[in-house]
Amino acid sequence: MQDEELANMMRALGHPVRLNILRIIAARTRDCCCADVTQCLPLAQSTVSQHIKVLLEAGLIERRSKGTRNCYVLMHEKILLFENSLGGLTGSLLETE
Amino acid sequence: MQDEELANMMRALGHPVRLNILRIIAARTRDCCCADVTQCLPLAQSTVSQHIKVLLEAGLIERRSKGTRNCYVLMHEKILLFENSLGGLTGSLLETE
DNA sequence: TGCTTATATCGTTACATGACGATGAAACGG
DNA sequence: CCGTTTCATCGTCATGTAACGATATAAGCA
Repeated sequence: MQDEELANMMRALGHPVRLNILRIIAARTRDCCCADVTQCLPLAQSTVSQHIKVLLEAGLIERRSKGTRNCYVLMHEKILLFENSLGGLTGSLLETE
Repeated sequence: MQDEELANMMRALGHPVRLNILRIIAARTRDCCCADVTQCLPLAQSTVSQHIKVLLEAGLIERRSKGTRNCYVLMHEKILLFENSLGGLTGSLLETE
């Protein structure tokens, strides 16, 4: 994964609310829509929607229209790539010990 | 690790230049000072120093004074904690599959 | 068609960030 | 001591971000 993309994903996760949103989406066994997320947070719907957009653009989640609702699911492959890139980063760091 | 701290580290790494700086520091077998880093980047010294400060405040690196120079080394423990927290995050994510 | 629901987007405000040049500070070396 | 080196910090500017309320859009339902 290129640095630019890795940095984008890092930045997307570089906000407590977005970490939270990712966990909320992950924890739902059923569909997870914007209202579900908003209900878990002390933030306005528009603010939550904005955070979701950041996660979308980072490729960490995916949108799926279901009727009038938009549901979100994790992009497992992308997250795995992310994790591996990070492992490579810290791995090479640890080699220098 | 608390979300706030995790998000701070993510944000610190959420910039290509800072990813680069971390790698530069990691790759040096000898002391790594600000000038060394600046030499590797097309940025002003003040800009590099500012980026280094972000990494410092996130606890990813540590400063050690050596004469007139300030040298930087990785905080391996913190980086390991970071990696583990992330593993926990994605791990729980993957469980939902 | 017209209403409701769910959500994205817009417009705004306050504040943070990234970049630079210039300046200040701390530790040598003469 | 005084100059040099090395680096952090300051001041500044342009741009980005986070938050909100208000509005627009798109799909379903009556």
